[in-house]
Amino acid sequence: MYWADEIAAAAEGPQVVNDSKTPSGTVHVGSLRGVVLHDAIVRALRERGVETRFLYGVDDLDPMDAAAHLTGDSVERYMGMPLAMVPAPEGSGAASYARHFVGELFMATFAPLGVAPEIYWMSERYADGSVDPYIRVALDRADLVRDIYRRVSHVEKREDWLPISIICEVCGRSGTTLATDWNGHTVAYSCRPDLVDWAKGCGHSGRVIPFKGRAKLKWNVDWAAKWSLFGVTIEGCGKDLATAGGSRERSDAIARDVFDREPPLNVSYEFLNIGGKKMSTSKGLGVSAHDMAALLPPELIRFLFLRSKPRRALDFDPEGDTIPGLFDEFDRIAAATAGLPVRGELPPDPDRIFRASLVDAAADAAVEGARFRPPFRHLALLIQVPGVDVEARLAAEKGSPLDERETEILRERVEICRRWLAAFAPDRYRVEVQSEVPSSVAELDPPQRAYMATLADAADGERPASGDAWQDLIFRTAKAADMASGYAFAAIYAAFLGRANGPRAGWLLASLEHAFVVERLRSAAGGQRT
RNA sequence: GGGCCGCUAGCUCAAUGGUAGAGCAGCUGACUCUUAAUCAGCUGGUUCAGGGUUCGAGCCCCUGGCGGCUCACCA
Repeated sequence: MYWADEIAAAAEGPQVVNDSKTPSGTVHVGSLRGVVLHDAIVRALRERGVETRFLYGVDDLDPMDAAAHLTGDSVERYMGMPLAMVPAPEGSGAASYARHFVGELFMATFAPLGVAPEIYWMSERYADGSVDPYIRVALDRADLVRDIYRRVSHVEKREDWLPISIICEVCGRSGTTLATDWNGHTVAYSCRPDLVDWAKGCGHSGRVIPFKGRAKLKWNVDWAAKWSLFGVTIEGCGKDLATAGGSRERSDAIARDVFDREPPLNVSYEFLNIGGKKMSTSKGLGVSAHDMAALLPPELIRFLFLRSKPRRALDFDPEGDTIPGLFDEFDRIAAATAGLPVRGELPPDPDRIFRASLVDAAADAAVEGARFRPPFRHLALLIQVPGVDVEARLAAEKGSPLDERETEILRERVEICRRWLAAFAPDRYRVEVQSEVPSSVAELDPPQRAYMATLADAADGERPASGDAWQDLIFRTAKAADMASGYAFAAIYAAFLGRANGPRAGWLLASLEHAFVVERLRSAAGGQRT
């Protein structure tokens, strides 16, 4: 059974699926795995008639702890402040740093992917008092929280430590404050210059009532509090959090012991590596989630994540064969879903994977699967030949006009092909007419040379102007010389492209200057031995 | 140092303990019209290594190797 269906089948009663994100800067494609994975679970639940809410939270009251997108003196000014209070980068109209990177850039990828969770912002939940009951419990049971840190992670906290960060009334930082002495009404805190090495507190100390957004629970407690607040029953997380003794285990224990609630079902998922390496912001395009959206159509992004089990590490190498390979595999599974014959063996539940990959959850998978999809590598080649009407040509290959959706798929693929060829494609996918006679011509046989000489003469006489005319001439000349057409084509590719194969030769030659073509054919034939 | 996950064909990945597979790449052949298309076929493996359990192990157990992550701060 498909992994999301297994999860759904085990669920009892109404479900609340939650996922969340700390908005500390540009969001990597890897984070889309969580989004897509949770969506797949939600869809599987709803298909079974299970009443399901899908929530997505932004932890924007967390302190700014990485300076990646801050510059100059704003680093000193904003580090340690809640992300909801840090201004958006210059040029952005967003209300805060968090709203810019997650609210605008990252979440813009959701709708195209067919993902529509209810979105909440923790800064608002804290401010409106929703979290206050949990803050009170956590403070009352601070000793239990300390025990859990000790037992689960072998971390020893100070005797007077409290699982909360006060937002300093003077400087506005929360990452730099140390809270102590909960008396049931207020807590004492001090904002320390040296509490953490990534931000400097102002030195203020005082007492505050830690409610209504004036304080934030520490990460693990905050997570567990959210589960109680929203009644979360299923929430996966990346493997970095899911390790033994790690964050998830601490939060699970806090949920049970402090908030008296069974933690949600965990689905831990692996990372998406780029070119075999961990993702890195310095690598540029294709790494951030919003750039990824320009490099793959939405259903391919879903497919990338949903065809593999969550625990499977994925490798996405935009410079390798990952992209064309994904398209090929997707097309094969689409065809299989439509009941069309496909070559080779299929993965288990191909139609289920295909359905999960569709943007529209309600779409008819058989209808979608039957649509004409141009093979990616073929398309990459076609668009490199000047003067080809790609849409007309593919309609001819399909055998009937493309419908509206098929035209849309085609245009989307053409666009992606262009970007891929421009930035990532391996050289063997690039076709380029050589400005000098390629050296590979030396390996041609005498009959091939003779063929090109004959073809040059014939072309001078007939002056073929169209791809069709050229193609016809190429075949006729080969037949007249009693030469296998493949053999003849190989000579032409060697002479113009310096390789053994290429796009349809007639259209290639028709796109070039007539004089250049004839001259090149004669030069390549020139070394003819007799 | 402890823990978790992974390691299967050149690449990307499948395989309820029951004959190790597919796609792509590669190679061979066909084709007067999709010549990087399509069609037919072929090659390709000590399943990281070594033990063990079993009638039978890619799968279960143990040991080791390699890679990633994590366990201190923070989130």
